[in-house]
Amino acid sequence: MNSQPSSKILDNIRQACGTCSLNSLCLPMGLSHEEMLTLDQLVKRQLIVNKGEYLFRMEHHFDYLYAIRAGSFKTFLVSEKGTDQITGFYLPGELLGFDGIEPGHHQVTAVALETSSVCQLKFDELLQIASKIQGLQRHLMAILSQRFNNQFTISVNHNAEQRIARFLLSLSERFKRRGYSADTFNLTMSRQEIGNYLGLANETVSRILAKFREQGILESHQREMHLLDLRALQMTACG
Amino acid sequence: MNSQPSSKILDNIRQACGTCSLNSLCLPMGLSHEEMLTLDQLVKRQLIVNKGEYLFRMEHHFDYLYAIRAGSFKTFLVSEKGTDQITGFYLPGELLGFDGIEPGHHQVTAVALETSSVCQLKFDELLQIASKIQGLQRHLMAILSQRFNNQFTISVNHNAEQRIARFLLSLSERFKRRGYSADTFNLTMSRQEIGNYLGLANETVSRILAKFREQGILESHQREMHLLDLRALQMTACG
DNA sequence: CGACCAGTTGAATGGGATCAATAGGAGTGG
DNA sequence: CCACTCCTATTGATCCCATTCAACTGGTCG
Repeated sequence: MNSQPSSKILDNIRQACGTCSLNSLCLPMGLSHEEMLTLDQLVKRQLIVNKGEYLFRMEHHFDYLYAIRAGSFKTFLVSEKGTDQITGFYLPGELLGFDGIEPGHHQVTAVALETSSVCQLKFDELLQIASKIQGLQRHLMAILSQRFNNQFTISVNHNAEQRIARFLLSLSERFKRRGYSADTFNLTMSRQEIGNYLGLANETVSRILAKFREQGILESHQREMHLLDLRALQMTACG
Repeated sequence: MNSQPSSKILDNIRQACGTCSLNSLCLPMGLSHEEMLTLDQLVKRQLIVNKGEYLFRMEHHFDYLYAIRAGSFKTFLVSEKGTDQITGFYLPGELLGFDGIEPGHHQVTAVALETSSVCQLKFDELLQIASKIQGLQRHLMAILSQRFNNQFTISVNHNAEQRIARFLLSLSERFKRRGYSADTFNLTMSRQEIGNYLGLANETVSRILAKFREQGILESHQREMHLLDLRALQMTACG
C-alpha cells in the first residue's frame, strides 16, 4: 500500500465524517486505518436530494442504506385506501433504508423535507465488512434494536398532549446528540405531517402547541421552535 | 471429527428443530452439517417457563435471545406512572430478547402467558457464528427489519375495529405459518391485555368482538376464536 | 358452594375529529 | 414595489367514537 494516496483519502474521510452522519456509524467503533479505508470503499459520498424529491420509493429494489449528512427526510407508506401514513422522520446522522432488508424491496417511500445530502452505502458490501470488523455487526443490530424500542415511546396509550410533548423531546434529544441546539430548532415538517405521524389531526397539533405556548412551555412561530421549559415538557410527556 | 457422535447430535437437532422455533432461524438457510453443529453449540434447549413466570426482566443484563418452541409470551414495559404497556405477543417459532441489544440490558419484561418451552441462545456467540455463516447475519437483520415494519400495521391512525381486525389477522397469519390452523385458535391473552397492546379499553375489545360475531365474521367464546370470514375481516382491517 | 376474576353489556362523559372560517406567509408576475 | 394566489397555520363550533363508570353474568378454582 502506497502511503501517500492512502493518507490523502483518510484525510478526506476524517474531514467528511467529522461533521457527518457516518459519525454515529463509524467513529464510535475505533476503526483502524485499514478498516476505515475498507469502509470508505463502499461509500459514494455527496448525493444531493432536493426538497420533495424521492430518495427511494416503496416497492423498489433494496440495495442501499443511506446516511444523512445534512437535511431531513420523512418516510411513509401508502395504505390500501390510498392515504399516506408517515412512519418516521430522519435527521442528520441517522441511517435510513433498513425497511427494505426483508422482502428485498422497500416498504416505505423516503422524501426529502428540504434540500439534503446523503451517503449511499451498498448493504451487501456493508454486511461483508461487518462480518470482518469487530463491533460493526453488533452496532448495526443495535441501531435496529433501538429503533424498535423507540417505537413504543410514542404509543397508542398516550393522549394528544403526551404524544406531541414526546415528539418534541425526541427531536430535541436527536438535535442535541448531533451538536445542534436542544431547545431551538426549525421543524422541517408541517403540522399536517406531524399529525399524520402521531395519529392526530393537524388542528389538534396546532391547538396543543398553542396550549404549550400559553403555559410558557415553549415559544413557536410557524416552524420555528424554542423550548423554554424542558422539565415541564417531560412532565407533560409522562402525564 | 468422529462421525458417529456427530451424526447422533445431528439427528437430535433435526428431530428437535423440525417442530421447533429455530425452524425459521436455521432451516431456511441451508446449513451444512458442520454449520448446524456449530449452531447447536450455543443452544441450550428445553428451558421450561411456567405461566406467569418471567423469561427476562426489564433492566436486567442482556445475554441471550430466546426462541419459542412451544407456548407464548407477552413483553411489556413499565411507564413512569407505573402502568404497564404491552409491547408485543410472541408465538412458537418466534425470537424474543432483541430489545436488550442496545443499552446492554432489557428494555422490557417477558412473561409466559402459558407454560412454555424456549431455546436459549447466547447472543455474542450467535453473532460470532453469524459473521462466519453466509446468510445468518442477514437473516437476523431481516427479522429486526421486518419487526420494525410490522409495527405500523397496527397504527395510531386506525380505529378500534381496524386495530382488532388487524390483530386477529396477524395472529391468524402467524399461526398458519407455523402449521397451526389459520381460522381456529385459542387466545392466550385476556381482553385486557389485547386492549392494552392495541391502546383500547377491554370493554371496547369485548364490544367489537361482539359486533364481529353479529356480523358473522367470527365465532368466539371466551378465548376460543373461530374466524369464519377472513375476507370480511381483511375488508374491515382496511376500513 | 362461595369467592374471585374475566368477560359482557348499558349509560353517560369527554377528548379529539371534522367542518368551517379566517389569518398569515411565501412565491409569482405585473 | 404591490397585487394576487396558494398553501399552511390558527381558532371556533359541533359531532362522534371510544372511555369510563357501573351492573351483571359466567367460569374457574380452592
